[in-house]
Amino acid sequence: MKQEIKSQLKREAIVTATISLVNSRGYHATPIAKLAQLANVSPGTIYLYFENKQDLLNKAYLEVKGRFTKFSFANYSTNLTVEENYKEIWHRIAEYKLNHIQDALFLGQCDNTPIIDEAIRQEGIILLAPLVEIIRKGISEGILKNMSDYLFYAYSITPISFLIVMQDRDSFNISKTSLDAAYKAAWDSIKI
Amino acid sequence: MKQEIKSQLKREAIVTATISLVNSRGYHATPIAKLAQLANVSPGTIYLYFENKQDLLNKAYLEVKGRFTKFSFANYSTNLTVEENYKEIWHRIAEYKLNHIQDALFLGQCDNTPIIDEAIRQEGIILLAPLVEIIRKGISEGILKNMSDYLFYAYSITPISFLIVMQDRDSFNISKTSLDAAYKAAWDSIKI
DNA sequence: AAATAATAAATGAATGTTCATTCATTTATT
DNA sequence: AATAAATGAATGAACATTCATTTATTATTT
Repeated sequence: MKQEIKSQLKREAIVTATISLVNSRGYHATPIAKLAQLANVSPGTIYLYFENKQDLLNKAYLEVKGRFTKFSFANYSTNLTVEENYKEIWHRIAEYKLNHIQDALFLGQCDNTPIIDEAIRQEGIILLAPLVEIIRKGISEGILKNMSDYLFYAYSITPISFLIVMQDRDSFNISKTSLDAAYKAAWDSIKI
Repeated sequence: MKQEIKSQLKREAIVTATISLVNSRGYHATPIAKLAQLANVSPGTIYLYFENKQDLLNKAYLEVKGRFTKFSFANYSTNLTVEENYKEIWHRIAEYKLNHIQDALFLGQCDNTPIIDEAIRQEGIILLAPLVEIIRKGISEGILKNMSDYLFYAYSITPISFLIVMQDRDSFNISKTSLDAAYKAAWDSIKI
């Protein structure tokens, strides 16, 4: 196998291990040695790919946030109506989180704690631009309540994130019915 | 001053310092020594009041969760309608979080990460019983959508928690208008 | 093609630091 | 004088990071 691809795979293994261990143990309880073990790599190798532990966490965060937003906004189109776009994005967000629970939990933890450097977190926010576009358009068209980006986000996204955490922890299961109910709740909360 | 009261105050100082430092640095970056310094106490003293660092965190969590729920449900009454009860509780939750930002951030962090022992987190959940009562009643009366406790909670509480975090981090300000908009969004999301 | 040299990647033991926890001693309260 | 509370230096374990050495890959020569 080509060296370039091997390196790529190794790097990914390290990031995947990071996500998994930070989810289950928390950042503070995740030693580099354990990370290395899970990624089938020696501790020293991690320092070939990342500056240090903090850098690893920052990079992991940006990568996960990147693939999450990329998937979520893949079908976003200025040709669709506000409601069509919203419905599509909402469901893709839910789909991503449901199919990538580790990613979802990791983002939740990074967004709710000070483990990520503030500048990096800001970079992550920029990726949500398409959502902001929808709000602006929806409000100007009189379809959405006149609320700030923050409020919009609070009622559109955070409930799904919470449900994922609950599904992971408690015995709660997100069925098709729950998902439909969640979408209806989200839409009702923002529509005029 | 009586010894009993002095002890009480010292204990509180330790808990307060814990909340503050865990919020700003995260649990992993909060050494006992720094905690002691902020609480005006020597490291050894902390071990007179708590078994160890984990026990301190667990106890702090339960105490904060306790006073938060106590305040939130203070005016709950089976004599009121579902909507009246909900409105009152929602606003008291918001009021508490807005007036006790440190508490709110701390709860958010504990609820979104594995730093708290699972059994302790379960104890915290039990305190939300009055909310569950409202849902049951509201659904049976045909006032609320037929959703699970989790969904109800997801759309009633988590958005406020998120807004508090944003207000603390970004320059976003939760004005009276925002708060009214948030309440309307919450109610619209759960009402039939 | 095979052998050799040059370069790059990976290793993991060693280092120095940080930290939770303890306990002999001191200080405050009863 | 007796008891309780508080102290903080000392201990030992855990950890992030480094770097001398080894292993793998690529390039060059025969």
